Amino acid sequence: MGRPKQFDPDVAVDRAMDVFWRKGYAGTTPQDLVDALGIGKGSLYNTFGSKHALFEAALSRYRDSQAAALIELLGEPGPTKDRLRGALRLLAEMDLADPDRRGCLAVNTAAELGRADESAAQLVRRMLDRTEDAFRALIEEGQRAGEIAADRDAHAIGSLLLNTVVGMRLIARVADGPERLDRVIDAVIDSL
Amino acid sequence: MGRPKQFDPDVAVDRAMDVFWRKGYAGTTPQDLVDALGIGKGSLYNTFGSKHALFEAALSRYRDSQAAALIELLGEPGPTKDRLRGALRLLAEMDLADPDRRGCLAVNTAAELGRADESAAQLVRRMLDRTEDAFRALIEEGQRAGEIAADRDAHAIGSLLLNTVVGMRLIARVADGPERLDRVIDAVIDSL
DNA sequence: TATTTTTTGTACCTATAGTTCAAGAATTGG
DNA sequence: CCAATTCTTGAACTATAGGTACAAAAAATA
Repeated sequence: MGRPKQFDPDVAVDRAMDVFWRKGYAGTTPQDLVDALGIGKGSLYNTFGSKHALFEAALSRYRDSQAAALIELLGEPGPTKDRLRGALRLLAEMDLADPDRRGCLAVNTAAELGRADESAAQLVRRMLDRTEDAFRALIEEGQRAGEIAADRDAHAIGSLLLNTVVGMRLIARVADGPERLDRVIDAVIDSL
Repeated sequence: MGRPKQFDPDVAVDRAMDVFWRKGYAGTTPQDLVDALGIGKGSLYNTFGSKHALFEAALSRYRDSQAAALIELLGEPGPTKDRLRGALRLLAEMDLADPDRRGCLAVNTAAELGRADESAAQLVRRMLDRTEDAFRALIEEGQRAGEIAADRDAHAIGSLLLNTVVGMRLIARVADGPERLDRVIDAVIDSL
């Protein structure tokens, strides 16, 4: 009963995600959100409670969609290293092709808020955990297939790959061209 | 002639650097700066012109001091890999021991402002360039000394090490403990 | 149709951002 | 010691942040 919402909160969160992604948390104003979501301030606060709550929702959404995308990307057929290289390449290309150079929302959030915003930090940590796990699983698969030396520590390599992606997405925020990221990809694949 | 300044602008820039480092650019208010620098608003704007100009000065200062510190750190005596491991360890320890978990100002700035602030992006890029160069020089030294395989691309490894440091300092902003960073260090040294 | 629940837009509010400015204080040159 | 100059303090100013409070209106149920 009662009047139903005139807008789709899921769509609104998606749009909010884009705004936060482009402008950062502190850099996003209520007016920015009102404009981007196409709803009134009343609806905004009535539905989401606060800027911070909306940010958390957007960050959660981001984490889920990105983690799923990465896992899918790594799960494609083919030799392990090729899959890895393909995934890293695609990431770098997408980041550099983005006209706004948004990079990664989780990375940006970690840098902007750090532990000062513990709930955000926790969401970021979870995303890091998932990503690391996905890489580790890939490495273990490669080891079983004999493509990667079995005596190397898959967990450590998973951490290294996560760290590599984080670094690349950060650098993509300011990079002039693809060269440096290409070198990173070459070196990390070469090191396996 | 005229009344001399009652404060040392160099000291003021250092203090401003710390504030921006802790709170980010957008998160720093004029009041924060006035409080931290111990001068009036008038002096602040009279001396530095704007928040943004002061930020640029602080970021430049940071770049110079950090680049020098890293180059010195990598220049210590001993085997190449040991020096590298030592430098990475020290970085990780310092980042995690910092009660504010400030991470790296350049990394944070890249993430927060990206290319939206081109002058800041340029300062960050220069710092990345210098750091990469320092790592490359170290690798080349290691290759000459026969400690690192000569057939590997020193430039690419330099990029990888830069990228590794960037990733680590980002992750240090939100990390729970040292484990993940330790794994990254192990894996990257192991991969040389 | 009456009732109920929720939405929506507008108006409003307090605090602060980021900056400017006026009036006075300290210095040096003449 | 006066003038010129440069600094300092702190009030003042405009715009916006971030959020609340309404009153009107719309949709669902019975």
